[in-house]
Amino acid sequence: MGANQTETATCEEFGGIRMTKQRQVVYDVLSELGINHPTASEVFVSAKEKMPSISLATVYNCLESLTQAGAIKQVNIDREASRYCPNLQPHAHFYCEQCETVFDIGLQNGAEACTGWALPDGCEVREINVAMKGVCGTCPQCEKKN
Amino acid sequence: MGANQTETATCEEFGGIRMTKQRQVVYDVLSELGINHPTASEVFVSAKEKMPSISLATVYNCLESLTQAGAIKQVNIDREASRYCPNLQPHAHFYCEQCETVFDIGLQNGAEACTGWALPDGCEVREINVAMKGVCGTCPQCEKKN
DNA sequence: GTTTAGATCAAGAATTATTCTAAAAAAGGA
DNA sequence: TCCTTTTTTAGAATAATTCTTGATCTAAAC
Repeated sequence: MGANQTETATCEEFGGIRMTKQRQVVYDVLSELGINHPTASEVFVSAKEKMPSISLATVYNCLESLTQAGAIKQVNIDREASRYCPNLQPHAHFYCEQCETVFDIGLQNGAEACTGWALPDGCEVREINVAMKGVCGTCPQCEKKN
Repeated sequence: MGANQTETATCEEFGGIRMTKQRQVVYDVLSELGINHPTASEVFVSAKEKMPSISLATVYNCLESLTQAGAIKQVNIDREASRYCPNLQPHAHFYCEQCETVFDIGLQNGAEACTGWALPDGCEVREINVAMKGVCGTCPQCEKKN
């Protein structure tokens, strides 16, 4: 066995995918950056600090594997670069045009993600993406600018 | 005045932008394609039938002008090519994974687009995009496959 | 411990939707 | 008509992402 690679585990928590060093680093970075909703490039920069040999293509691969495994979520706002977030609860995303931050919006008690929409009969929603844009008015960056 | 260009009008209905031949063609194509939610390339193909000299860049320009003027809406689902739609009512979009069609979902009576979400105080939503994915089960294409 | 088959990684090329650039054409007003 | 601004056009440029290929790693079989 090579000196620079220890065994990895197939992890239940991550949808059964093999948890390689690279995937772990990518996941850790995402968890640490927390609410920042980083893009693949931003994840790459942070991942490179922990593992200088990692490549951008691998970061893309890992983000896709983790997304498919259900361990993280991909966040798309307009056609900007995809962002990623480790929050698995149903939630919407709010992009503040003033501070350029993305943050999570939770559901009200008892509400579902598609509350309010007139879905036709027989229509089965498997995934829903809600992206809002505006000004948050309360985040630190916004307060600075006011 | 050139023989192949008649006067255009600045049209109130289209947010005050100058309604050039090209913009009119693009708008007409979009209205005719109706619920198809075409991409810029698809609009280009249809527009070229009406005006063979139109270029793809112009189609992009026109779609952006019309969007900014509030005459049409840009629809983004994941990071796929943007689609465009002439429906100005608040509505969500449903992408059927079986028939690969995008269609509009209206609001229930009295509901607002952000119904159900716990927006923090002071948060001002200027725009909201709701994209659902799943199987519609009722559209012609879906019935064919079942 | 070795071997083997399949999964993953790395680097760079390729792709694709979109935007940018610069010059020509058109529009509207003087 | 002349002038200024806007729009169009064609093609180059851009940026995020995906693809390709060979190398490396892993897990399981031998």
